[in-house]
Formats: sequence, structure tokens, C-alpha cells
Amino acid sequence: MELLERATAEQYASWFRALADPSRVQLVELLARVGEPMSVGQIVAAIGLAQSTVSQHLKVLTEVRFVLVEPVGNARHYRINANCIACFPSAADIVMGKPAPAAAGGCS
Amino acid sequence: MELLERATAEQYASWFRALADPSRVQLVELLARVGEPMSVGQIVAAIGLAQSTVSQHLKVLTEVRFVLVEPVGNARHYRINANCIACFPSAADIVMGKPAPAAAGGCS
DNA sequence: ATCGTTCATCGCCGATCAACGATGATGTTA
DNA sequence: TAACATCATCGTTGATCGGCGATGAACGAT
Repeated sequence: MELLERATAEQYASWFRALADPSRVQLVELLARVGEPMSVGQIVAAIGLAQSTVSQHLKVLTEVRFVLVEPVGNARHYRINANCIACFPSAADIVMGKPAPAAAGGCS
Repeated sequence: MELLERATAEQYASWFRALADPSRVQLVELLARVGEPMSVGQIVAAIGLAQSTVSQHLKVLTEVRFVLVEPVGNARHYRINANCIACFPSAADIVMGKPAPAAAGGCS
């Protein structure tokens, strides 16, 4: 009756936690729908939260690599990481015992 | 530049939030691997947390219907809701704009 | 060099969370 | 009825979170 490795469980949990907030869900959906990179200013205008708040959400999403950054001029362009989204462990994956995507932890 | 409906985003977020804790990930994985229903006592023995804590986690998981309950004697048997797990919205689903599973909110 | 723009970070606050022990509710068994 | 077993709920504590305004760092333009 052993358990899923704690470190693995924490990895999964951190991925889920990144999407455990409605604003971040909206943010991800926005970036995915728009398709092309967006600046923070554009995202702020679309989301309707303070700039600092948006920046914080973007930090969370980039840390788990759901979102990628690219500095352009003095701005920063954020875009969806289609790769990581695709390899996101759905609950079904966990349940069915599929191995962690991309060799246990690395999302390109 | 409109957004994903707020209520929809909150629905998704609540699903993700249910798995945003490593102990609950372990719990779900355990129930899924074992396959058959487990009593709270069995789960407590396997997880190694206090009974009240396990009970609380089970409440969270049943509220989003990842887990189902069935009273048996004076015990309660918890088991994976394979249905709901299968229809769990992966990040990819959100991104690709798939409709919410099971007519917007109902998991059997 | 001095603005103005763009964005990250800091500090704060109220709210929520995870964990626990203790208690209560419910049903089984003696 | 009287114990006992099983589990949910309550109340508390310390930690984390989401939001904001303010400040600061980096860069382009004047």
C-alpha cells in the first residue's frame, strides 16, 4: 500500500496549483486564444487587474513553464508554451499511471 | 480581446485547486491504483496523516466529484470517479477551447 | 544626461489553506 | 441499554495566497 513518491506528488501539485486561480485560467486561455505573444501592458488591458498583480501571475505561470517569455526591446512578450500545455499531466494521466511527461520534470 | 467567462474560469480553477495539494494528489493516485473502494481508516493508514486531515481532503475531492462516497455499514467507502477523471479539463483542453465537459459543470 | 515607458519586486492586508486534537454524530455489537 | 467503532465537524494555529500601491531597475527616445 505504498504511495506515489512525495516529490512527484509535489511536482504534480505545483502544476495544478498554477492553474488553481481563475485569473490565471483566464490568462492562460487568453494567451492561447490570441496565439501570438503579448506584452504585459496588453494583458493588463485585457484582464483588468493591476499591473503588479498580472506580473505576479505571469511569474507563477512561467515558473511552471506554461508560459514563455521573450524580451523584445524593453518590453517582454509572453506566449503560451504549447509544448508544456500538451504535456500537462491531466488527472487521467496520474490515475492511469502514465510516466511523468518529458522524462520526469523537464518541459521543453 | 474578451476573456473567458469568469464563472467558467472559476469552475476550472476549482477543479485544478482540488489537485493543487501533494497529499490530495497522493490520495487520488492511491484510490486510482487500488481500484476498489477504501474506508477512511485504510486511507489514513496508507497516507500517514491524521484522520481529520484525511477526512478534510476527501471532502474537497468529493465536492469536485473526483472521488465518490458510498456508506457501507457505519463506514464509508471512497473510490475514484473514473468518469470525472476522464472528463477532467486538462490545460490542453482549456487552451484548445474544448467545451466544458458534460454540459458545463455536471460530472456524472 | 534626462525624461518616459515598461515591467519586476517589495511590503502590506485580508482571506484562505493545511494540519492537528478534541468533540460529536451515527451506526454496530455486546 | 451500554460500550465500541467509524467518521465528520469544530476550533485553533501557522503558513500561503491574491490583490493592491509604491518603488526600483532596465531600456529607448529626446
